[in-house]
Amino acid sequence: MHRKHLCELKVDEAARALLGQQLVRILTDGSRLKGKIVETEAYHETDPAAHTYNGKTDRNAVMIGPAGYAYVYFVYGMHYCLNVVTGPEGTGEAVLIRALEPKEGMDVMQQNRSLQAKTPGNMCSGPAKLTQALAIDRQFNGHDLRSSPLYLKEGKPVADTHITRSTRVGVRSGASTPWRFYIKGNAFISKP
DNA sequence: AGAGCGATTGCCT
DNA sequence: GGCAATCGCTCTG
Repeated sequence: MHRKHLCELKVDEAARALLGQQLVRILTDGSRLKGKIVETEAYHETDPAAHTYNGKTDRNAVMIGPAGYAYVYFVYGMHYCLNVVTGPEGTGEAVLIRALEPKEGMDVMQQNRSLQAKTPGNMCSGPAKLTQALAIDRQFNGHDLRSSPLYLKEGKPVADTHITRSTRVGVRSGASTPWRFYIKGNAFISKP
């Protein structure tokens, strides 16, 4: 996934394009954690479910900035969620990463998940599960996703015929917008 | 200044 | 299936 694509594609197209790409996290002890993106959701400032719907605030500023950066927000008093900022600078659009298929460092991911994840299928199958597994918190808000210790790596694109779309999970307003995308039949998505 | 609530998860019945 | 945990952002007064 090149930055060029992230700023030129419409956000729902970017959400599709991010499927199959790899997310890599390098820990300070040198551990390398990697997962393939298998589920995403698109958010756009014209959409009532988006954090940017009511304009710019301190919290959502990164989402309105340039594409290719991480927008990490804190929710429910305990969880972090990771978004990839997309679109031209000045518009508030981003793609929420909802699930990863673990590829490297699963032992460390399991420790980061407080041993709550006993199986690979429960390691990164949710937006807050994967941030826990990859130790992603607010320090990565505004981080350039081209650079270590957290970056996107080119993966095999997923053909549209292998992508399923549905409505987004957990949103109230904008609930009918079918902007959740996942790899058809993949065992690592958040909800079967 | 303070109430209300959220792009969730895991435990309990 | 229901609900608590837990905190900071947002909006109202």
